[in-house]
Amino acid sequence: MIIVDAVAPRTRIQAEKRELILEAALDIFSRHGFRGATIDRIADAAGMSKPNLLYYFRRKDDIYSALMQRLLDTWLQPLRALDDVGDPLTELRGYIRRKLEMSRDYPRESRLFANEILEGAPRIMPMIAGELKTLVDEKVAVIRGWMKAGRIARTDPHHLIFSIWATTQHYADFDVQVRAVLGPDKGAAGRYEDAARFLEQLFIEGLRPKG
Amino acid sequence: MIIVDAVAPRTRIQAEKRELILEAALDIFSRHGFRGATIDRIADAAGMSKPNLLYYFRRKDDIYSALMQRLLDTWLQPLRALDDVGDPLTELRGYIRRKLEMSRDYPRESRLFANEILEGAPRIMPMIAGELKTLVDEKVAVIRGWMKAGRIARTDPHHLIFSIWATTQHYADFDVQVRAVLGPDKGAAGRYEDAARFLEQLFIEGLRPKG
DNA sequence: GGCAATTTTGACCGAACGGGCAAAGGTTAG
DNA sequence: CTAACCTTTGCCCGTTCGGTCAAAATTGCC
Repeated sequence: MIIVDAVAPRTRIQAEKRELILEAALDIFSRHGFRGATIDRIADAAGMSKPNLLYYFRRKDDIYSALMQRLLDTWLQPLRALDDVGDPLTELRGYIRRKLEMSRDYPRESRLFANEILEGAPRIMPMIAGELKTLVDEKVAVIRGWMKAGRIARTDPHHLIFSIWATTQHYADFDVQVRAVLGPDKGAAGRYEDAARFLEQLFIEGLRPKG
Repeated sequence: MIIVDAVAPRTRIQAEKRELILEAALDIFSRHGFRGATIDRIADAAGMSKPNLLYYFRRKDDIYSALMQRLLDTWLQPLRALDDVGDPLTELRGYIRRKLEMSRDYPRESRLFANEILEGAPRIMPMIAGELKTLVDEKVAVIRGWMKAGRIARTDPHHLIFSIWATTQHYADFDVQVRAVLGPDKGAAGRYEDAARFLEQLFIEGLRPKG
């Protein structure tokens, strides 16, 4: 994917302020969705006036798009790192761990992405059906290779990937529910440790080759 | 949970029109979230004028609340049905199947719920921290009992429930992504069959008692 | 058939929102 | 120092949105 800033920053101030705006916008968009977020609130969170913000991003969509482009690249990195040559179970364990760490360290990005998909992915459909599908197909082939070689149990690689996405992102996207159900005793650190242990056991035992 | 219609329907027309509105509102809210949905669009989808709709539900929030109350009860039913006395693996397999069927048959409800949680559950937090937590605690105790008796593998029951929620709801909430990644060849029926097979294998193998 | 209660409509309101604009205020390179 | 450029601001506009209201149309009951 090629990352293109709608307008390349020409000055020091532009680079700084754009960063400030994107940071604030990530906060607001991830909490309220595209329609629920207002330019005023983003400007407020970024500590500037609305016209000033609009000087850096001409339209609300521009902010959102910039955020999406930046998000998508980091979002696919864990899957990209899934390596053909390593030990299958180690590779998959690593993938699960990386995805879970992304949920822990970038929950706003996860929610932003979830929001976009929930609404039907109106703005990132091309990337989903293009780049993402290509990458998944590639990794599905890798996993299928492992299965054919008897190195992991036979199952559906697509759905394996889906369930890794689902279980790991759940801890970012449904965070409030997870916290409420677990009760106030568990801190964030403990939650993620328990989740990592559980998911590792679930997927590794579920995938260990038979016989 | 007690279901209270804000205003009890007094006439045949009220009962019918309220139903019509809720059906339309489910469609719009689940696709655009609370803020993204407008009364005009809901009224339009319900085939009536905005003031007419507002005659049945005085405020936008009232429609949303009515929808939520109705949703929550059906939403918990699959977990309620998880039975202490049955065979553990059969019970869990049944729970997974029921949850997956809910995603298949009630995707709009699933997305509505997901949207609410994503936004921090501002309107249903009491129910999450109350009724839902109580139910989960109860079922966690059941599962823990099975583990102590050596009938399923030892693991974290809370996270087991979370991952069943995550994997099954994924097929409703992230439907467009799933479809795009799988490609156009797979119909909805095939998708859900494959998912059911995969999830059964994953969880059952992952939980089979050792030794 | 007529009257009361219910339902529907059109016209309207204030607030919030996305965005435009020109002028004022800063920065920076020569 | 200053001219050219960049940044910030206040003010404004048209639209959309949630919601009101009174009057018209319809329904249900005796």
